[in-house]
Amino acid sequence: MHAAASATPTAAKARPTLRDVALLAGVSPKTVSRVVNGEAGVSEPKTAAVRRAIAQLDYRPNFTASSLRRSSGRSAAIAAVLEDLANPFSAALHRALEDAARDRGVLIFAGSVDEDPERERDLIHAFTMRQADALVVVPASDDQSYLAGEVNAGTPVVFVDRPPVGLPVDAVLADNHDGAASAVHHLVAHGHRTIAYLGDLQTIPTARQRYQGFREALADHGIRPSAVPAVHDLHTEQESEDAVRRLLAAESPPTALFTSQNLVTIGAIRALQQLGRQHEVALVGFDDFPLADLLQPAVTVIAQDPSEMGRVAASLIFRRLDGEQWRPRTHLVATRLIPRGSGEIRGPHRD
Amino acid sequence: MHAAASATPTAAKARPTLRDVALLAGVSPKTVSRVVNGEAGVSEPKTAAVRRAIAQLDYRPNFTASSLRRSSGRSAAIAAVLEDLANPFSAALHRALEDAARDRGVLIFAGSVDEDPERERDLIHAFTMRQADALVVVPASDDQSYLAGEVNAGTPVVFVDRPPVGLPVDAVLADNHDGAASAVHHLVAHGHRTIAYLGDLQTIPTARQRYQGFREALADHGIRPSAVPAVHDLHTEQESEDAVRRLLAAESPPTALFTSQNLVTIGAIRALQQLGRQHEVALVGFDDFPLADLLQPAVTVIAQDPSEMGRVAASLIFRRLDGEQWRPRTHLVATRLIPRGSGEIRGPHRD
DNA sequence: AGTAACCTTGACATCGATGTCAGGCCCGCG
DNA sequence: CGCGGGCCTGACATCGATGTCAAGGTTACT
Repeated sequence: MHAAASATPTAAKARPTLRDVALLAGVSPKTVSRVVNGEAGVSEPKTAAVRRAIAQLDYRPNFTASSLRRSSGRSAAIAAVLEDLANPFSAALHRALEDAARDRGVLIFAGSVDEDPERERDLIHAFTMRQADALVVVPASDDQSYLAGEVNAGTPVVFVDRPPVGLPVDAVLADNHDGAASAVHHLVAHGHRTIAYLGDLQTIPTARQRYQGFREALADHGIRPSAVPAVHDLHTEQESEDAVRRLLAAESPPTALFTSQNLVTIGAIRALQQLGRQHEVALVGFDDFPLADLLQPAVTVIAQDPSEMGRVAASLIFRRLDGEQWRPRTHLVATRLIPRGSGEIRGPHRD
Repeated sequence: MHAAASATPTAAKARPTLRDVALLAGVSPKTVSRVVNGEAGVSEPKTAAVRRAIAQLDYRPNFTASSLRRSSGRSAAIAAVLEDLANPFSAALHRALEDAARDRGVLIFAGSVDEDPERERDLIHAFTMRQADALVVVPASDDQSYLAGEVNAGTPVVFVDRPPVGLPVDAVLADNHDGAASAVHHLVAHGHRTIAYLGDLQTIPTARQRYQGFREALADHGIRPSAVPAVHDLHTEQESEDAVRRLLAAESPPTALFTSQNLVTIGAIRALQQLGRQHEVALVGFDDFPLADLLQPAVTVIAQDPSEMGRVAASLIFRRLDGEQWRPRTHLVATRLIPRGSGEIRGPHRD
C-alpha cells in the first residue's frame, strides 16, 4: 500500500533536502553539509556515498536556509533601485552591475521607481526584507534619511546618478555641471548666442545641475542667462516637441538648442524634422542614445557613461562588503562631448 | 558602564529580530509574529505595545526566514533568465514582468545569458538555489531537459521568444514565421523580386523560423529561394554592414533587403547610408527599435511586442502559482508590419 | 453554582542548513 | 601497555520566523 498516495494527478515531488541526502547516503546531515561545502575532513568512501546520493536525488542546497544560519548572514544578492528598467541608462547600469556581481557569484534584484518616491521606499523595503547585502539606488525622493537604519546596520549603500539627501553614503554621479557647460562652449564656438535650454523636471537634481552648468557657461561668454529662452519640466517626448515648436515660432528664435535629457532630445529632433529645420538649428543633447549617429544630421551629444558608473558603484559596494572603510564621498564620472553634426551647424556669429 | 562597547569605531548595530521586539514589548515572539502578520486575536493593549516596540527598534521582518518556515515555502521572487539585460527586447520583457509582479508583491531576479549555454545553466542553478518561485527563460542552449527536476517539483517555468527543447513547459513566442512572410509579401507587392536575406546565428531558433517564413513566402510568389542571396550567422552590426556591402557590390544586386534582427538591421542601414543608397534599396527589418521612425528613410519593420510577451508570460506563471493546471502549450504573439518608408521604396517589377 | 464555549497567550517543534563541540577510532610514542 | 594527538563523525543548538496545541482566564449559559 502506498502510504502517501498523491493527492493530485501531477503530484509535485517535494524538493529533496539535505536530510534526505543524509538518509540515503547513510550519514549524518552534518557530513552532507561538509561535502556540499567542500570542507576538508570527510573520508573518501563517505564523500563518494554522499555525492552519489546527491546525484540520485538531484539535490540542490537551499541557499536561503543556509544563509540564514551562516555566520556572515550574507544572501549573495544585491539590490538595484533604478529609474526604469526599460530605459537605456538604467539598463546599461544594471548590466554593468550584473557583470561585476557575476564574478563573485552575487545575483541582482532590480526594480523600477518611475520617479515615484513612494515606490522608492516600497522597493527598498522589499529588498531589505529579503536581506539584500547592498543597495544601489537611483533615488526619486527628496530625502533618504529613512535609510539611516540600513546604513547603520552595515549595509553598503551607493547612490548613482543623483546625490543622496540626508544620508552619508557614497555617490557616483556624472559630471553634469561640466558636461552642460561644455555643450554651451561648443555651441558658442560655432557662432551661436541664442541658445535655448530645454530641461527635465526641476525636481530631479541632475536637471538642476545641468541647468546650472548651462547658465554659468553662458555667463562665461558674457551672455546673460535671462536673455536666452529656457523651458523646464519637460518629461516626455511630446512635451519637448511642443516646446520646441513654440520656441521656433517666436519672434527671434534660438539658433541652437541644448536639451538636457534623452527624451527631450528626441522630442526636439522630431519637432525639427517636422519643421524641416534640422539642418539649420544646431542641437546638442545631454546623454547619448542608440542610433544618434544614424540620424541626419547625426546628433552631437554629451555622452554619459552608465557602464562606467555601474562599474564604479559595484566596486564601491564590494570593497565595503569586503570590510574596507572610508568616509562616504562623491565620485564624479566624466562626460564626453561627441561631435556628430547637429552641434556643428554654424550660427550667425563669428567667434 | 556600557556593557557591550563597540568593537569597531563604526560599530554595525545588528538588525533587530522578532525576539528583540518581543523582549521590549514584554510579550512572546509568537504574539509579535501575530501582530506583524495581521492575525486576529491579539488584545488591543498588546498590539499597541508591539507596534510601539517595532517602531522604536525600526524592526523589519526577515522575509527569507519567514518563507523558510511558512507552509507555502514561497519566496515571492521570480527569476528571469534573459539574453542581455541591456538590449531593448530583454529590457522591455523584464519591465513587463516587473509590472505584473509588482501587483502581487513579487520581486524579480534577472540575469543575462549572452547566448552562452553554460551561463544559462549557471544562472538557473543560482536562481533555484535561492528558491525562486518561478522561472522565465529565454534559452540559449539547445536542450533544457536538465530543468525537468524543477518542473516536477512544481516550479512554474515559461519560455519566452524561443521554444523549450526536451521539456514540456509553456512557451510564449512571437509569430516569427508569419512575420517574416509578411515582410516578403510587402516587398513583393512593392515590385521587388530579388530580396536578400540577412540573418542571425542559425543556432537561434527564431532565426531559423524567420528564414523558413521568408523562403516559403518567396515560394508563394513563384520565386525560388535559391535564386535570392542569403547570408546567415550575422551577429554584430559590423558583420551585417560588411555583408550588405558585399551583396550590393555583386553583379545583379538585390533591390530589397530583409534583415532578421535588430543589430543586423542597423548594420544594414549603416552600410546603405555609407553607400548613399538608402533611398533606392528597400529594407524591412524584423523587430522594431527606438528611433526607427526618425531615420531617413524611416525604417519599415516587423514589430514584435516584447511587453505583451512579458505580460502573457507573467500571467501564465501566476496562474500556475495560483494552482491552475493545464497541459503546456505554445502561445503565439502576433507581429505587426509597420510601414514607415524604407519598405515602400519601389522595385523594378509591376505587381 | 457549575460547566461549556470562547478568547488570548505562550511553550514548543519545526523549516533547511551550519557552527560548536565532544566522542570514538587509530596512530605513534614513551 | 598506556596515553596524548590527530582524524572523522555525528549530536545538539541555533539562525529568524511560524504552525500547532494546550493552558489559563472570561464569558455565558443551564
